[in-house]
Amino acid sequence: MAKSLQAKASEAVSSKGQLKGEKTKGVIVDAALGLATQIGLEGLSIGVLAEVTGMSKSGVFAHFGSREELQISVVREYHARFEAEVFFPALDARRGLPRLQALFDNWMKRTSVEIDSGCIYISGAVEFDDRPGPVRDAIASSVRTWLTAMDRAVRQAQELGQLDEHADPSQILFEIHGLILALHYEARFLKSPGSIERAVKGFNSILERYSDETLEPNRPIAGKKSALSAIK
Amino acid sequence: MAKSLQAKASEAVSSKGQLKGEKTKGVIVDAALGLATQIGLEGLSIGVLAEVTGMSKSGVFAHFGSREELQISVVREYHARFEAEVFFPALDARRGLPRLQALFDNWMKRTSVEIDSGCIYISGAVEFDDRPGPVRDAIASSVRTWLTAMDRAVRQAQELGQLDEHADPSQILFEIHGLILALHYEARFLKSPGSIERAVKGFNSILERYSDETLEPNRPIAGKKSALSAIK
DNA sequence: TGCAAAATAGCACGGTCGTTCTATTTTAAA
DNA sequence: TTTAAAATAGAACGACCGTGCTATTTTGCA
Repeated sequence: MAKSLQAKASEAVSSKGQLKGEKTKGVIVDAALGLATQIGLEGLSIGVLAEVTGMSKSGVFAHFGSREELQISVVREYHARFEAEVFFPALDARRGLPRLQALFDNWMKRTSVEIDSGCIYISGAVEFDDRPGPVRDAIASSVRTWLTAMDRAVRQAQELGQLDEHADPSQILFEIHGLILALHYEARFLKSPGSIERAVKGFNSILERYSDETLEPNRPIAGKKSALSAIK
Repeated sequence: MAKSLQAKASEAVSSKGQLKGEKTKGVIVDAALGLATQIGLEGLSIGVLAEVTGMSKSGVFAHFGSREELQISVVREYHARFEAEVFFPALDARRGLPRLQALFDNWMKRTSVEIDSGCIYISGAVEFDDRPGPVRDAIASSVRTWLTAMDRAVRQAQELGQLDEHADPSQILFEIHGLILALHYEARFLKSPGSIERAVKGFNSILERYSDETLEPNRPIAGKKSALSAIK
C-alpha cells in the first residue's frame, strides 16, 4: 500500500553517487533542522517528522536508530551550514582586523536571520546545559570550534598591531559573544527594534577600546567597508 | 487510603493566616521552581511534581487548573525572588552610579549562583520565543519590568552627570545585558573558568567608556566599593 | 462539636512519545 | 532479468502526559 506517493521521488535517482537512503536521510535532516530551529532539539519528534516528510514513523526512525542520533545529525548539519555561511566566506578578507570584522558581520547577519528561525547553538545550550550526553557534547564541540576561530582572528589582529597586544583575547571574545546573545534575546524574544544597530555599535566600541593606541592614536578603526557594520 | 503521609503536615496549621490550600500551593510552586530552573518550564510535569511533593497528580493539578497556570505561577514566584534578591537591596545604594553598580552586582551575583541552577528568564526566553501565549507574556513582562528598572538607573546616573548624557541608555543596557547573557552561556554551558571576572571587567569598561568626560576627565569611576565589582 | 466547604486521592480517558518486530516494497548490482 | 540487500511501511508495546470525574478525607468556622 501507499504506493504512489514515492513514485515521483524514485525517478530521479542517486544524482551524486549516494544511495537513495542517504538522500532521503538528507531530506529528513533538512526538515528536522527546520523544525529544531523553531521548537528546539528537544521539541523534535519522530512522529511529526514522519508527517512532514510523508513517511512512516519507522521509516524515519530506521535512518537514525535513535532520537538522540537524529538530534546529533541535526547539530552536525547546523554546524556545516554555519561554517559555510559564516566562517568560510570571511576567509576572503585579509588576516587580522578585516577578517575579524567579516566574521562578526557574517555571524550577526546570520543571527539577524535567526530572529525568525532561532539558533540551535543558543537554544541547544539552554536545553542541554544540565543534560550531559552526546548531544550536549556535539553542540559544545561545534560552539568551541567556532569560538576558537574567532579567538584566532583576534590574536592575528593583535600580532599585526591592529589591536592592543596586551588585551586579553578571551575578554574581547566574551564581550563580542555577549553582543550576539543580547541581539538574539532582545530581537527574537523581546522583539525590541534597533537591536541590530546596537550590536554593531557595540562591536565598533570594542574595536575602538582595544585598538592599539600606541601605534595608531586616535585613528578611526580600519576595515569598515563591510555592509552591515557600516550601519549608523 | 494513603492516610499517614500528611499527618505531620496537618498539625502545623495556617501559620500566617493563609488557608492550608494556599500553603501547600506554595510548597508545590517552590518545588516546581526548583525543577524549572534545572529542566526548564517546558520540562515541568505534574506527575513528577506530585512525586516530589508526595501528593497525587490530581491533588497537585487542582491547585492550578492547568499546566499553563502552574507555569505562570512559577514565573511569578521567580519574579518575586528576583526582585527580593536583586532589585530591592540595590535601592539602599545612592541614586545614580552607585545604585547602577549595585543592581549589576546583584544581577551578576544571582547569575553566578544560577550557573548551577539556571535562569528561567533566559531559558524561558528560548523555550517560548516562538510560542505565543500567557506564559510567554508573563516571562516577557517580568523581564521588561526588570530592564526598565535598569534603564531608570542609567538615566538617573546621566541626570546626575555621572554618565555621558548624550549616550543612548538603550545602548548601555544592551551591552550590559550582553555581559550577563555571555556569563550565563560561557559559565553554565561551556563551563569556561574566569567568566565572572570577564563580566565584571566588561561592566567597568562600559562605565569608563560612557563616563561623562567633560565633567570628570580621566577620573576613575566612582562607586567601586561593592565586593563583586572589586574583583580584578 | 457539627457541618458545609475545601483539599486531596483514585481512577480512567485519549493522546503522543520512542522503540521494536515483522512484512513488504524498492533499489542497485550481478 | 534475476536476486540479495537496502529501504520503507505497518502495527503494536509500554510509558508518560494533561485532564476530567467522582469519592473520600481534611479543614476551619458556626
